[in-house]
Amino acid sequence: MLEHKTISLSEQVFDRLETEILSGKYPRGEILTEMKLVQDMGVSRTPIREALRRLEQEHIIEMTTRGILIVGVTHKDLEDIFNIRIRIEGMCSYEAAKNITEEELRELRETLELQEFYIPKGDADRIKIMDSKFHQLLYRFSGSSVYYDTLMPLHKKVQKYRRVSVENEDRARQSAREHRAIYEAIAARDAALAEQRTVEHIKNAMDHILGREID
Amino acid sequence: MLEHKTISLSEQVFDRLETEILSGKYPRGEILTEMKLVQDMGVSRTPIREALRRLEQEHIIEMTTRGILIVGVTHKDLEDIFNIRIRIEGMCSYEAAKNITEEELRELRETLELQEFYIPKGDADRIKIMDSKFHQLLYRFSGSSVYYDTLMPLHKKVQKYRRVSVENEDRARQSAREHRAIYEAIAARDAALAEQRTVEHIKNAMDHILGREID
DNA sequence: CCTTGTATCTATGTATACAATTATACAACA
DNA sequence: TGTTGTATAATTGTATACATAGATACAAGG
Repeated sequence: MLEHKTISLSEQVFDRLETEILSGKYPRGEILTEMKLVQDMGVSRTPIREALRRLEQEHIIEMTTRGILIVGVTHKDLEDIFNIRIRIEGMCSYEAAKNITEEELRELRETLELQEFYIPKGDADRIKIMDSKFHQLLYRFSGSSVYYDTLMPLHKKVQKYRRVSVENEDRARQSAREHRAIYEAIAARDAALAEQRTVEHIKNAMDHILGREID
Repeated sequence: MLEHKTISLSEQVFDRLETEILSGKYPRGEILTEMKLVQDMGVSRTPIREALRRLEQEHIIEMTTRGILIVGVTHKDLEDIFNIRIRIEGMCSYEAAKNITEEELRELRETLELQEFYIPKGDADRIKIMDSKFHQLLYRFSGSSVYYDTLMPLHKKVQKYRRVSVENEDRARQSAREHRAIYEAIAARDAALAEQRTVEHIKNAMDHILGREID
């Protein structure tokens, strides 16, 4: 029987707020108050503040005397993020290829297959979720919390911009093909190949996302 | 007149706890309680918990039903950290060389000179502080919060192991020489050279720290 | 002797009350 | 009219009280 880990309100508020801010629900520069969040989320200030402290640590918000300043992610941030990911994410896949278990490999494959499944349906939301999950799984399966902690915040900050990406069906297909290539290298335990293909994939994502004029 | 920014108790508790854990005051595996920290720090649970949530996000502790589990940094973590820093920190210096102001350059030089000053005195504590500050300044002067947020946690996690490093006078001198070489490349606005020298510096630090058998 | 159920205790999780700082509006005065 | 001082309101910062879940010890039963 599966364990049902209780998720604290603090954690739920963090996840929800982070998603909402990074998906662009609150515009950069807007100022919120804790009491507004209390009303919106239906919980007291304590778990809200614990979540806000974590978001502040990620430089997604700033807690000022006037309220909570939405910082979000700038286009310049995106450039820095991709320059870092290009140099790190390949190593992470390398580690994953060396450390992944059969069970984990199965989960990776299922995620990939779902991504491929939703593309002809044109379900951009689910495509994005699976695309994103594929990367997150690779971080986890590297077996290193250092890679995970370093790459996850960078990956999450691209969310808002990736949506535009998957809505283009050509790019969505290309992305899924690249994911499959990475998956097959990992399944074959070819770490060097997995690394190389991951670097290529990030480069392509960067070209596609930074090529546009956003913000 | 200089502004005196008030630092919240939450922030103070975070800094102190992080330093104490990363310096090895609490052994990995030990379990603390919030009430113990309330007594030790002399503040209520609220700011303590806000600090704990941030430490948990950095994977330095885990908040369990039995108490606060000290996770700290393993030797494996160190390897991952250096593999990442080698690939990122050079780019950060490259950006710093391009963006640094005269005022910032002066602060960097003063930090370097203090580091050099304390070496013949054998003041390991201050040497370490200045050595560490030099890197932190480079993160700041890159002008990118992405580089800062990515590198700072990795840098801080090496603290405990760097102390051993600076207590060796030969290595302390070498490190200061390498810092000076980086500084001069930045002062000359030679970004490519600053990058190259930084990568070399991190490689040497890795060889020196990972070469030992610690933990 | 091992297992299982239960009561209790201890720890975290959450809500609320209180303190203190800061922005803001407005009036008084030069 | 511009400026400065002051009162007020609004917001975050902190402490404390309460709720709840999980670990632990112990006793009862097989």
